[in-house]
Amino acid sequence: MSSDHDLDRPDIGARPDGAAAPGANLLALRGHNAALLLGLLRAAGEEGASRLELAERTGLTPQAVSKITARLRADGLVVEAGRRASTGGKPRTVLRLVPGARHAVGVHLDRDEIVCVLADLTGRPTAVRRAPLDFGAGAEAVLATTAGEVAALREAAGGPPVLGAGVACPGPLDHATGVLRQVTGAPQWDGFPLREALAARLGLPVVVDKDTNAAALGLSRASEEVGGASFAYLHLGTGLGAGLVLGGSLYRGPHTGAGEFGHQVLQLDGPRCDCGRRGCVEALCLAAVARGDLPAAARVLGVAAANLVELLDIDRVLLGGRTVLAHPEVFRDGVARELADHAALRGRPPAPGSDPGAAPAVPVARARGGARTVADGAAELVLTGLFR
Amino acid sequence: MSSDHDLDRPDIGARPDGAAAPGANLLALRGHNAALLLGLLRAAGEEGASRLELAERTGLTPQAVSKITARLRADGLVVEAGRRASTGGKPRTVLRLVPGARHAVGVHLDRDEIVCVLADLTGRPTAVRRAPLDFGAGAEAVLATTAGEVAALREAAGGPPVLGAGVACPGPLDHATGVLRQVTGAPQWDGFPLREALAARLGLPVVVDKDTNAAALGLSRASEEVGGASFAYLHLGTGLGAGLVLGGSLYRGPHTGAGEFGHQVLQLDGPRCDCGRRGCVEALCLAAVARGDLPAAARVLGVAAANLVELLDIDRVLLGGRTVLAHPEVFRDGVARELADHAALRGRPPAPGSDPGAAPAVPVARARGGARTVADGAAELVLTGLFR
DNA sequence: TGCACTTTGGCAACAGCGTTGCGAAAGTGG
DNA sequence: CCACTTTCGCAACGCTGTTGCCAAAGTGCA
Repeated sequence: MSSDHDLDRPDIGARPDGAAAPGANLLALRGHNAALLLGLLRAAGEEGASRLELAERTGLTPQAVSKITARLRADGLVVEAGRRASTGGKPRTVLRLVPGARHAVGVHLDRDEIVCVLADLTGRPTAVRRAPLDFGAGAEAVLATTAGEVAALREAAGGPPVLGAGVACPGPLDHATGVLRQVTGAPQWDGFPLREALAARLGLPVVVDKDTNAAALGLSRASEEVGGASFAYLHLGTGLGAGLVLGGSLYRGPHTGAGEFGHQVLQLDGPRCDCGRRGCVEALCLAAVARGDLPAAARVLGVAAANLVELLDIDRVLLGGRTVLAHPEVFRDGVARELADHAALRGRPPAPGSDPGAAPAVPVARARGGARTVADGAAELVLTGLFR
Repeated sequence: MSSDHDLDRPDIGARPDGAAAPGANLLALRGHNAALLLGLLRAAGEEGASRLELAERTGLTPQAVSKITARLRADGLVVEAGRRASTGGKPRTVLRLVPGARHAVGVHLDRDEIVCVLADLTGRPTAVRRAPLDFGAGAEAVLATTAGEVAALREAAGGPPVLGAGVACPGPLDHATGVLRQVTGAPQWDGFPLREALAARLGLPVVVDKDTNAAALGLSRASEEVGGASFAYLHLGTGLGAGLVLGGSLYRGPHTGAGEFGHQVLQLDGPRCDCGRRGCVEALCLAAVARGDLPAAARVLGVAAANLVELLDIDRVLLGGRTVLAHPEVFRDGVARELADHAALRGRPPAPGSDPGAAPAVPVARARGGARTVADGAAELVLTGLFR
């Protein structure tokens, strides 16, 4: 029933040797096109898409789409679901993704809690577990808890096929190798090969990433309209961080260091920050929060967000984190005001005939999903490998 | 002598319809692998690379490499050049890129001057022409001058095969469509389809980009060591701009707006900038230059550069532009100092056993190449399409 | 000098990709 | 009921990288 291709073992995680081996053979070609069609079908959602629509949007011939979707149907990932209205000939058959055909585990390792989700192919969680966790208690305890939670989650869901596990943690780490670095307040994790250790423990492929990155990826997916857009998620909790989705995929930088947003200097010779520098956004923002001046905090965040938008041509901003979610409107409105001012100045006289993409202000909203945002995004780290 | 594939007509420039059609067929596969091998051979330079080395680095089988390089040799792009020392068996045959097999035109349309280069496949210019130009004089005059200069350049070089022309201009534009937007001080260019117009005039495929982007791409290539690195070029002349090369390729953002570096706010409620905001780097930096305080200007630039490095995990920074080149050491040292401070604070105690990639300061240097930097980079806009 | 061994790299057959040509299936409209 | 349109699968095909095999071209020891 299941044909022989490798959809059940997607190429999760970057190569540890660092050196890319991007030579493409026929298998890679097949995988690429299959992922492409799956991506379009996922974006099409309930409505589905016909073979000819897929052919137009990919540039593949209709016959190629037929062959590829036949394989996907044989694997149970896609089904025929109804037909469109006829336009004078045979009506188009609608193809739809089967959300439950595969699942991915998402794990959020927070400092005091572990959240695990089992997400279907659309990214929607079908099962959730939460448990207290002492991230500082050391590797063995955390690994054991994680393995137990994931096993319980899979069992409770009836043991559906699982592609892999995405794991999001705080602090710096190397995504390519899955090795943690100097985690603030938990020095014993420094240099720990979390990816390998968890992969062995869970018996699943594992991807590791920063919590803000996972959140950004998940939120980018959830509010997606057009592919290839650029998007920023700003997280203001006990600290300030960001996740960047550029050109449709997470931008991590060569050492998984991208997105360090909190220590952008926004005020030369400003107040000293814990990091040693002066005038960091995080320091300014949290100081304003501490003295109860939320509008000021929102304004500071807004100016920093406008810098980001200006520098990276960002299309959409989402805000999250405990501090923001405690007063979501204040922050949303404050940031929106700064972005509107920025857009007004940037677009000078909004040229009438020209591309209107540059003139309007970049939209801001609070992140939906609440406490599960990071875990959902962690699952998305795995699912991303299946789609394109 | 020339086989039938499309190396002479690479897919230059993005699709105008915006929607990607990324379906891959066998032709795309062939092109990908050929570009990959050409890229490795270009990086190998004079030393060349053997078939087996190429196979190891791409993940392709040796036989596939043999077939692909045979096609490249038939096209004259690659030659056999000597052999390596034997290691107990038949010695490896060395393959080398033939720099002069194809050329690319690079055009820098500046406000008062046009610079044209003819670059070989390594990016090295083999011919240069410069002429005065009034960019504000309108499209027809500029097109005529450009066409004349390019024709003269090609003729003077003996009419070698030319892949296309890269054109770099000031001001905002849309790379995907090749349409200019509101150019400061030259409103008549707004909405002008420069790419189409020039392509028709020159009879060549044309790519259009911002001058800072072209410069960044060219400089990134010239000082390249490892692929996939991230790199920033900061240009301080009459204004302040940047070009970003992320993951080995130019990052333009969805609307070719990325790299707007000058109006990053660096001082909340600072002095007013021409753009309407307060405390922009450009305003701060140029004010310091105007009052003769170059170290202060360099420091401001350095803080902004550190922000960039922090946010995007940048590996290397190059400085250019008239103001910088007038006092290169002052700016280099000032920026280097800020980046060193930043690295010292970021890397906290540089962990002994861990990846040393995070600890050392990001290197800064002045851009080499002088007045030809942008034109060289413009040629690279075309060449990039051939390599991977 | 001869011969065994190692290593490179081409020839030929092959599996599998998307493409092309064509016809069956399944509608609309007069 | 029939002509027409449109969708979509079957079969043959060209071309990709892969595999099996062997010739070429060295080294190193007898």
